[in-house]
Amino acid sequence: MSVVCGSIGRVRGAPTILHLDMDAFYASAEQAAKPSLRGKPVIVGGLGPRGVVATASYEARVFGVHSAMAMAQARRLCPNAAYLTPRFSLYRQVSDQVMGLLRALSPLVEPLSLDEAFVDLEAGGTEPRVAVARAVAERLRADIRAVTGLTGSVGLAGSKMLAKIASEQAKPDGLTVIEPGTERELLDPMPVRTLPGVGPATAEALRRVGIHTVAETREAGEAELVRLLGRAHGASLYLMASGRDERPVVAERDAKSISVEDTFDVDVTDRTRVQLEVARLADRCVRRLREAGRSGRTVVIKVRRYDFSTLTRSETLRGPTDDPGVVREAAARLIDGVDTTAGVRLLGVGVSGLADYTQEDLFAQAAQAAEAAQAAEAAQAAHGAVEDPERGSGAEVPEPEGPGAPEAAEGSGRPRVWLPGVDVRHAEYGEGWVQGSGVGRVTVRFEVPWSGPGRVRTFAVDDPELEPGEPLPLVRSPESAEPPESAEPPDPPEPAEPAEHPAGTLSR
DNA sequence: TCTGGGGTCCTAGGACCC
DNA sequence: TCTGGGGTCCTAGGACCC
Repeated sequence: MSVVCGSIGRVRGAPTILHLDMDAFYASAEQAAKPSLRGKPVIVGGLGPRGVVATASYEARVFGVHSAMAMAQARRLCPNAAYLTPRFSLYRQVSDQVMGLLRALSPLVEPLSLDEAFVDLEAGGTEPRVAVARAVAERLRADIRAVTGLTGSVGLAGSKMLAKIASEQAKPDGLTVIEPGTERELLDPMPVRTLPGVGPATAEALRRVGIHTVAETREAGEAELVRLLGRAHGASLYLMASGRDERPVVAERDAKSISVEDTFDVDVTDRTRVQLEVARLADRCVRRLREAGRSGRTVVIKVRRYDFSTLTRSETLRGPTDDPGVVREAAARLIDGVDTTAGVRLLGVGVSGLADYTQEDLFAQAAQAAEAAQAAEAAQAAHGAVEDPERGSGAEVPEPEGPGAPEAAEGSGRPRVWLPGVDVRHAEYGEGWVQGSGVGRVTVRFEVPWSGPGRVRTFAVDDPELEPGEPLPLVRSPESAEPPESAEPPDPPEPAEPAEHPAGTLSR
């Protein structure tokens, strides 16, 4: 065993890289928030006709439901599950708590998503010994449970790849340690799909030449893998299959692109509608860009056609921008060149080539604006038309009505949309969540994370006493421990079993 | 009722420059 | 006059991950 600890990226003599993966994160958070769903199949994801499963609770997985499955198929497999729309504000809250606990262990924390992260324990001063690392991990798991009410699985190993494989083996609610020196015998018999970066296409390419396991992959040799998979992929796969992964844990990486996209419930064929949607997406994208304090140079549109074939078109500007008008016009030019007559199922707009918003960018923008003004002037001279140089940078494209539109604004006269799973507050009954809605009615279960299973009541969708609510913390903090004037007292006669109509089935 | 939304990284060809 | 190699930027597509 080589012992070159201390220098970044070398093989470690102790399992001090930690990988945390929260168990069925979204579904578990919903079960913690909604007492009546504990112990029951819960499926979180898109509830529309083209939705997919984001997370299925372990109770739902028994029925064969899993992430990325079409929601329609999940409903067939598990018709009695609770189907909920994701509540990212809640998941972000919980995620922040968890990441906070990780950062207390080490400054080197690399989040991979809301529910997953690597931690370099050694960089945080943890003594590089198996017993010490194990104790830190167990303590962490207990803290996560105490602070969030949720469980997470932890892998400890000498590299990122192995730590991740270990946490997968630990699921659910476990801890697995891979001691340095044992990695090869552990990895060799595993299917090659286990290795990071090996998806369906790579696995198929390898299968065609008779490679199925990690050992077979390593025995094929680097040259053969490079021939099969290309330079970078082949070389990295060879290293992984050999148990060598020297990628360091990297804290905070700047985003390289920002994008938004929408899949429509029904394919869009109308050209004007396509253009309108692209303009709306451009606005949404720029809003995100500005919130991040960034600007970008390359505008990308994405079109997924009726047959699922996908294409992108991009245009690189002379300088970075965060001007909605500039992005909107670039996106409009790009969609102009795409034939959409047969129908599109998805449109997207993105910005890459991100820069921090600096003085330089302002100069570039000014230059661009001057150029645009000049062009407008020229056009005016040529056609005698009056072009407003400010056009495009002005007001945002209005949000349309109809499917896909978020909740209607108050007083708009349109019926309010209550998505299954969202928090609500009733003037008389307090806090609860939408269990389902349809034919002008909405069914609400009144319960909070620290109440017992609550009871269900049905209201008209436009009941003025009913309003959207905020997610409550999953664990009552000591200072907020005053009586929850929210939830009704637990209601014994109401059996805590799936509703007559599973949540969501009446919606839409 | 087939197949979300947000990302990252890599490849490959053509343009352009030295 | 012809041939050529390398580097960088841009565009498009694809694999993969959560």
